[in-house]
Amino acid sequence: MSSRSAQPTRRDTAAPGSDRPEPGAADWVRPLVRENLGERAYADLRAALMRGQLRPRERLRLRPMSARFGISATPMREALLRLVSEKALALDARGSVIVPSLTLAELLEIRAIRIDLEGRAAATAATIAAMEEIDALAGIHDAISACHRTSDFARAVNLNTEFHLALCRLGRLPVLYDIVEMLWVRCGPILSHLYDGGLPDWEPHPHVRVIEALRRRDAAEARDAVREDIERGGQGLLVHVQSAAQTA
Amino acid sequence: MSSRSAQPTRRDTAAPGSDRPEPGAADWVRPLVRENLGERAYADLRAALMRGQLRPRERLRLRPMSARFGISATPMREALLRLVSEKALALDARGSVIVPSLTLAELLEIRAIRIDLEGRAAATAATIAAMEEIDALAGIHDAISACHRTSDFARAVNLNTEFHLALCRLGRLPVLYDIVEMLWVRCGPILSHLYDGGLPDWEPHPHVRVIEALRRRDAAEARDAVREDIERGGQGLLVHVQSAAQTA
DNA sequence: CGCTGTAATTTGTTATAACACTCATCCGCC
DNA sequence: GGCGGATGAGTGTTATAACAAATTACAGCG
Repeated sequence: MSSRSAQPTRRDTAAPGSDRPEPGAADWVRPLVRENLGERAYADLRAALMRGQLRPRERLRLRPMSARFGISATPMREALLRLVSEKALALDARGSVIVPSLTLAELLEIRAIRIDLEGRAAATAATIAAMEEIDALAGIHDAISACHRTSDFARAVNLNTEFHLALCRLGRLPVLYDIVEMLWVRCGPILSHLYDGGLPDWEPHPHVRVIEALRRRDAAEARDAVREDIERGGQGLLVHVQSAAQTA
Repeated sequence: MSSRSAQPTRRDTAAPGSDRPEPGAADWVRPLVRENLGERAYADLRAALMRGQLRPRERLRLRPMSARFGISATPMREALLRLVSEKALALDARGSVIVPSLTLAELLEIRAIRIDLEGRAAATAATIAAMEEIDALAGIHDAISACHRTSDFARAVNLNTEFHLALCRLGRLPVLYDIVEMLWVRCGPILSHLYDGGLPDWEPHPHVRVIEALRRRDAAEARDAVREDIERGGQGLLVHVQSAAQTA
């Protein structure tokens, strides 16, 4: 036989999951979640995608990738195909996995869907969010403002993503949250161009409008502030995709 | 060597896709889409799920399934994990793939999201749909009515699904459509209980309201008719999930 | 310098075997 | 009869090898 050890050890690890606490169960017992090699590669790649560390049109060949991850082709392929399945990655004509470049139509659609879903999450959050949760959200926006002052735009982009996702989490709508996160992953590769149109100088910043609406428990106002943020804040992405369209 | 032929033949097949026709390209050249074994198993399983042919809590063991499909474990696992990834299937504590049973909270969330997204698709469709497309949609609803008269509820359920998906296609919003389809797949296993609350006797049926709104190009009315259909038409599913909750 | 045909490498795909683990069965023992 | 431990079949997981097709490298020739 030529094969060496096939499987190191099976590791089950605690989930950060927020499922029902089951009255009567000790609160330190968390539901176990299987942490496969494929699962880990998937999570790592997805995070890299969302943080804009992969560039559009970049090619992710199977065996080189599995070598970089130190795993075999089988779980690597599983991770890549999962991301293809949720359209965070794509297949080219040869069947190779590539980082997709958003079309203008797709970006416009994603914006519209985000207005619906993030707006709904914000409205729900306004009715149920605890004050310390709102404070944490405000903390994220303060960090964004600080980045603006120091021109640290790369960090501002990631914090902006985190602001929107944290806001959605406050709505406690897990199905909706997964969809919104999926949309953000798809935008990841072009998110670095968020400030291409220059740094906007609104007064007040829509994020502040959102936070104040949450504090006042004003659902309609929270939803509208999110809409304004998405419509006007995403202008940099729009101009980038439009100019990239003629280049390609 | 113990292995026989590893790969039958690579088959590329024409996609039913509706992508841009590329002015200048002959219309009989369609973009090729790779039809893997895993891809086919994925599509078959997904269709079965959406048509309610798999029951909640049912267990899909890897090797028996691959035997039924006549393929090996690798592409079968790929298909199953893709469905798990989009939460159309789930993993139990052992890592086995099972058909998930929707919680009440999840169902309510899905309804809310569908109101947003299908409502948006209907509103867009009202502005761009061609008359013959609307006629085709009306044809689907006529078939549903016929099923009601003959008490063929199983067929009515599938036609109702097709009505909603066809309506979404009229909006020509591919990103939105994929999300909506994903939500319908998740509801598939309990969809057979759509008429558990009895056959509703609205006058007019919300579907008819949608169709007339499309004909009049009334976007707001189309959206509201979809909302009414989802809110009141899904009552059967709600009572089923609520009663199933105490059983489990 | 450019073109062309062939060999070698590399790609995605699939089947298979080996591993760690779980669970049911069953046999012997008290 | 009831209980505990062996044992076997079956589970998901992973590495590997073999295959077809595509791509690249390169030699030879014009």
